[in-house]
Amino acid sequence: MYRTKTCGELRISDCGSTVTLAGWVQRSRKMGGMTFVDLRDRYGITQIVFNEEYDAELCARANHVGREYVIQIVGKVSERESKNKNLPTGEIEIIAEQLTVLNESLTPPFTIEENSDGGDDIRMKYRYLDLRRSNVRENIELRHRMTMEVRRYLDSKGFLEIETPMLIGSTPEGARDFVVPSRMNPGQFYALPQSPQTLKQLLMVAGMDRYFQIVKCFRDEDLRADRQPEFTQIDCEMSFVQQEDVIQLFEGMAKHLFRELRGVEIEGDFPRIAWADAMRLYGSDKPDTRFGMEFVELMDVLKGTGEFSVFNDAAYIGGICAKGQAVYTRKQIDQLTDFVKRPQIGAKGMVYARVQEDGSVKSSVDKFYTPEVLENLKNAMGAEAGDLILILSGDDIMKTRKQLCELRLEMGSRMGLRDKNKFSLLWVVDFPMFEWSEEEGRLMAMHHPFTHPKTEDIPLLDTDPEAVRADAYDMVCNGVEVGGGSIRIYDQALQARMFEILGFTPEKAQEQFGFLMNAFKYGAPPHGGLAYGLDRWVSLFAGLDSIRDCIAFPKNNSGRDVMLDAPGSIDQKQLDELCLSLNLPTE
RNA sequence: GGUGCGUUAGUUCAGUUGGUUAGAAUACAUGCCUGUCACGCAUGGGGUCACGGGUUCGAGUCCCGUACGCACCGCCA
Repeated sequence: MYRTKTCGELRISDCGSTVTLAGWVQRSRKMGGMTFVDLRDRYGITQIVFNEEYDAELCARANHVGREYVIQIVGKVSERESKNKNLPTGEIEIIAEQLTVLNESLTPPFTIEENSDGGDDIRMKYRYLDLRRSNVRENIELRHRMTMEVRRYLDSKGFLEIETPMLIGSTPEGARDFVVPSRMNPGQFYALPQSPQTLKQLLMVAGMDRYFQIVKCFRDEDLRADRQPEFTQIDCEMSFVQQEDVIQLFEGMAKHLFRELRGVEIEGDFPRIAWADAMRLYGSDKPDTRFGMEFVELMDVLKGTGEFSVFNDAAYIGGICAKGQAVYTRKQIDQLTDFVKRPQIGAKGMVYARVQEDGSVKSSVDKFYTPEVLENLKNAMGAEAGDLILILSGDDIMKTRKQLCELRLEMGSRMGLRDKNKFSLLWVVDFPMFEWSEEEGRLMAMHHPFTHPKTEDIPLLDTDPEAVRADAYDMVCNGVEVGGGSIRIYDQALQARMFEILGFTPEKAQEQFGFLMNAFKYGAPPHGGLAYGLDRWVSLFAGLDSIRDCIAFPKNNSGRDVMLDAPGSIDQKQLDELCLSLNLPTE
């Protein structure tokens, strides 16, 4: 037997018993005639004592055990002379009687400690060592507990966990596919699913009624801190439901997760905001509502009421009111101006106004406006003495709102209003069905082509498709889209009409999605569903900046696994078998 | 495809206006130390300053390019 106990479970009540422990050497402290070894496993750390006075030979051997050696010790549990309050096992130690080195270790390239000295790159290259660190391991453990709670909740609601294939057909809509060549079908390719969307709809046609799957999805797009080429969805679908049914059930699941994993009880229904209102008030379809500072549109107040041509020529003028921030110095305001003028944000400039202690307004555009107009500005913004008003304007309403959104988030961060331990959840609903793609020169589905239009908007499909709203909904927490879904089209004719609007010829639609439309001819039930981003949920609960930190073996920014050194080239023999030849760009 | 920042000891970083033998911490090795727990003390080894080119009497430092990393924009139905 390698061990009778783990390194995290012994307590003062175990004193006197003889135990066998196995684990990794966290560190050792040599004190002349005695040596302390911290022995670590997944469950904790236990101090082992070797004493020359008891066994000189054993102590000498212990002095040659290096960091990360795997050792087994037999010894007696004893009360410590001086206790360590930082460890659950801190009241006891093991007086070693036997020591077996099960495996030696090279000196690790970085320290295996909570605050490692290793950078991202080296930690990813040696991820198996990084995962030994308690804080990384805790993220993986949280992820496990979350998937267990998801299964418990959905099982209690009658959902079946059903696997869908990883090798499916490529579809042109949406993200780029990862493709897999088929040896048995030369020249043909599978695609890895971007999501099991159509398959779960077919499961509804099959009468499975309630389906879920914790499933890998693949998208061959550029990466971010919150985006990996393979990520995990909690993918769900239900039959005979309307939007309200889906929202209720998955709001319940969110509450369940918060209760079980964070000990947070969320009272009442999540607020819901129409997409158009989210854009108007926050400039984002995933607003961070941990703090207010909503946009106020100022066209009526500032356009044509003064000699400031920037505003007079603008299509949009919007402001935010930063409570109590009139103390901002000129230097701090210049920093904010530089912030919004950064290329990735792209504002041309920023106008500010301080509300002074006497209630008067001092702004950067004083010379263009009368005090009355500035008073109107103050009132429109709901600003009071001591507040700072920040204003952006521009020709493109959506672009300017997006810039103001960045400014609002920056001010929220600066003012400490984005507390990682505070959670503000809401639903964004009434998304537009389509958005115009300049690149493609056609309408694209904002959600996906299987989304059901709002029933009352269906007539607009023929007259004003851009005004059509969808039965689609996103769950947003702290400015992160943690899940999204929709009611689906289940009518073959409506689905065909949708493909037509999206620019598919009937032949192309049949070729790409015939399997789905054919299925709809055999009695498809009304259905809808939702998918949660598991990685984002875990990150949110663990307070992580990157979803990489809750994935055992993530990819880096370039989509590489630096530990496996993947992707890599393959042998000519493999290429030949697949009937593939490479056509690499030459510089 | 684009923007910004970065690349110096095993690791994390500092390195002034371009000027002597490139430093610190930590890790590692050796020695001392019987109650440590980030133990302490002493000594020691450890460098292709990412790579290529340029400017200069002289480049870790300035310029150009490349590679790699991180963040972001585009993209992500």
